[in-house]
Amino acid sequence: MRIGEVAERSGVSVRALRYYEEQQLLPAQRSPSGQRRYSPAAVERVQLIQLLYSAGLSSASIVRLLPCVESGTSTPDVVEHLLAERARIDAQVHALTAARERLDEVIVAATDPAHTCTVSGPLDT
Amino acid sequence: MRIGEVAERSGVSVRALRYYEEQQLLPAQRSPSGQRRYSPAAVERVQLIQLLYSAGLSSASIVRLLPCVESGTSTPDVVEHLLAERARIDAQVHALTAARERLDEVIVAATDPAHTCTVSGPLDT
DNA sequence: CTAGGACCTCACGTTGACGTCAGAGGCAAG
DNA sequence: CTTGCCTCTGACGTCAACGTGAGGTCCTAG
Repeated sequence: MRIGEVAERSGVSVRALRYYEEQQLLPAQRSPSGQRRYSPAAVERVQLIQLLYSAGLSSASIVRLLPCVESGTSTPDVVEHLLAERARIDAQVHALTAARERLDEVIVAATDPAHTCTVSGPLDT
Repeated sequence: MRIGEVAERSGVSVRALRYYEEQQLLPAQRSPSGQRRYSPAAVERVQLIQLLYSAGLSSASIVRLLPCVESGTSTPDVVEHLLAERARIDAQVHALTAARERLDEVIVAATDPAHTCTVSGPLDT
């Protein structure tokens, strides 16, 4: 496959794929004229890369962890790195959840006319 | 309170507090000589700002939503904005959870010696 | 042969939440 | 008065994952 097809199938830009190669995330064969050639597995790999990016991992982290995630194998220092990323993700989920609850309070107060205000106003009974 | 004390109590940098003022997130009184003076409530406000930042909201969003979050009041367009941010947070939580599960597979395979590989290897029985 | 996509390599631009440095003024203690 | 820490206003630097041309090459259809 050529780079345009991989881009279309995986939903990322051509520029992004070239960037991934530069970051050692997605090696590519070259045609005699210098064009990149990809195996079909590249599409899945790109999607996995996107998944990890969307979880806040950096290129450097993905470079280290991607082969282990794909193969299931790991060395002790990689496991440590995995646990660190996992902890970071947990913390991030907690932060997001806390913020969401905070927003939900306002949403509920605004969309529920029968809502008795429990946060910012006194109850005059 | 002066800016250094607010910074220390809220756990952010002095630079960040000046940035918040620039972004209209944290107004400050001024002493006759031009130094910023904050009320004790500023500390809580900064912590709320940090919470929203950590959930991925931009300064512009926080500017719009912060007064409503603090007061519990809201207008229809703000509610729309709240719902949009809420949806974004949900999507982010899902992405994080999916990535965490992916990492957990590798972690489990690496830390559980009795683990039967169910992902990357065939079962020769 | 030729038009026109798709591809190539630089290489600079973007964005947001600050970090950091420079130079100048403010303020309580000794 | 002066030492020393805090604060002020600019204003440039950072970092990461790309976006966006510029200028040139490849290749397939007509």
